[in-house]
Amino acid sequence: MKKGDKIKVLLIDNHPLVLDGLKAVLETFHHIEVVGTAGQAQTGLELACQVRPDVLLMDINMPKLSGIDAIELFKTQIPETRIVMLSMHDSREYISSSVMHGAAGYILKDVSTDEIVSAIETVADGKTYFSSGVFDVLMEGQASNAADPLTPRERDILGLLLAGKANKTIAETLGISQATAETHRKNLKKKLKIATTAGLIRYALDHGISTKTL
Amino acid sequence: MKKGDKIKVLLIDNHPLVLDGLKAVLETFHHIEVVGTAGQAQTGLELACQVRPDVLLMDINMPKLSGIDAIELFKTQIPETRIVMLSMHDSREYISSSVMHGAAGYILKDVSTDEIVSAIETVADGKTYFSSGVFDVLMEGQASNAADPLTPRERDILGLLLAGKANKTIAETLGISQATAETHRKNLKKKLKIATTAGLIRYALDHGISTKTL
DNA sequence: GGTCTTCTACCCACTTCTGGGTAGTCCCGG
DNA sequence: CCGGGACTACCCAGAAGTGGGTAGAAGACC
Repeated sequence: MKKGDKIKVLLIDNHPLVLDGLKAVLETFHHIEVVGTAGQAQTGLELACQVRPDVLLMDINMPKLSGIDAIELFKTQIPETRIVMLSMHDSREYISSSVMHGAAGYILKDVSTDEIVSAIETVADGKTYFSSGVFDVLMEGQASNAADPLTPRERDILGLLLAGKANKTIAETLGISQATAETHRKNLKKKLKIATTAGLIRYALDHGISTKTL
Repeated sequence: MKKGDKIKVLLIDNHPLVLDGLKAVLETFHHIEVVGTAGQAQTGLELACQVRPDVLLMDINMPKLSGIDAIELFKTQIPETRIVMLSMHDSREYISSSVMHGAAGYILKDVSTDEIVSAIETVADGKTYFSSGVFDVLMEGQASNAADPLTPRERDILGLLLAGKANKTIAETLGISQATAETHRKNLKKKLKIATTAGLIRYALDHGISTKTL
């Protein structure tokens, strides 16, 4: 982007409240222009293809298409747009996935609006921006990062676990042996360094694993 | 309040983003005046005592003093102020507690800003306002409400369960026998009609049971 | 071709949970 | 004073989960 131009920002958040609020706030800054808002990733993507924003501010928790999955779509469709994720959570998983998927920034929703503006300016300038707490999380994750992304199968197991299924039922559902289901569960615990089932449930809920019904 | 006067609104939310956004949006309506904002219930209360707002818009999820507990404080200090709770959750528990504590309205954060304005107008007029989904929840709760309130002890157990404790550990922590802990857990399941531990965890998370550390 | 990961599956001993009871004490409200 | 809820505690047999292994097949990567 040329210096002196307004920074074109696109907002995506499923809370109209946040969307309108953010828009209203950002519009008080004359070097920032909100070129569009969307309530979900899908419509946001279409909009983005038309308006080609400099910066995309996107909520990480969205129903249909999660923010994290959406990052990839945006990166392929409009690679020049810098993506900043907005989140309520400072969870490792979210943060590192976002970064790994190519987000240029990650800010928590409890930061001040000034900080959001800084974030927008910073990423528009080609740099990356992470709110204070986030950076720490990234650093600590550096050490043991290879340990936690789950395999698809493990996600299946976690989804069923979340639904309250026992190993036996999980095995039946997935058409595998009970022993295998147990193995997967063991691996999950080892991998995530979570000792208890309760912990796994919380992990699943925190990390957007969806309840498997099948 | 006299007709023709602006509706004085006080906002309390621990997310500066929501706070600023809401303020910016509400200020575009000339019959509404945001007389103050606060990031937590405590400071909000002090502020409210000074400015005597007509309507208080308060987030239900706040760290120190939860929004629900705060309702009572506000009701005693400034009974004339109408309270509208803002929440991300449509959980029965939250909604019914809010209403029982004396909230005049309950709106979900995923509603449009227009609806928020309607809510403010409605409660300022002495009526109550509940966003669509909320009313249903209240009604359904009417039928089977006696079935689920937990006893304090059961909440303790649930909190520890949430922390991933086994019956044995729970028993030690609470200074009771393991058998008793098991009995409580059984009663919880029976009472809530939840068969699995995973289900209990989700229930606990949904209903604001906090993780016991002790 | 060798290495690595993923998914599968099994062994074993041990612990924990489950679901069905019963039952005593305490305290509150009618 | 009696009923009922809350909290406590125990019995039991069977089901489920834990934690430690090992290991083969398939596919990906170099």
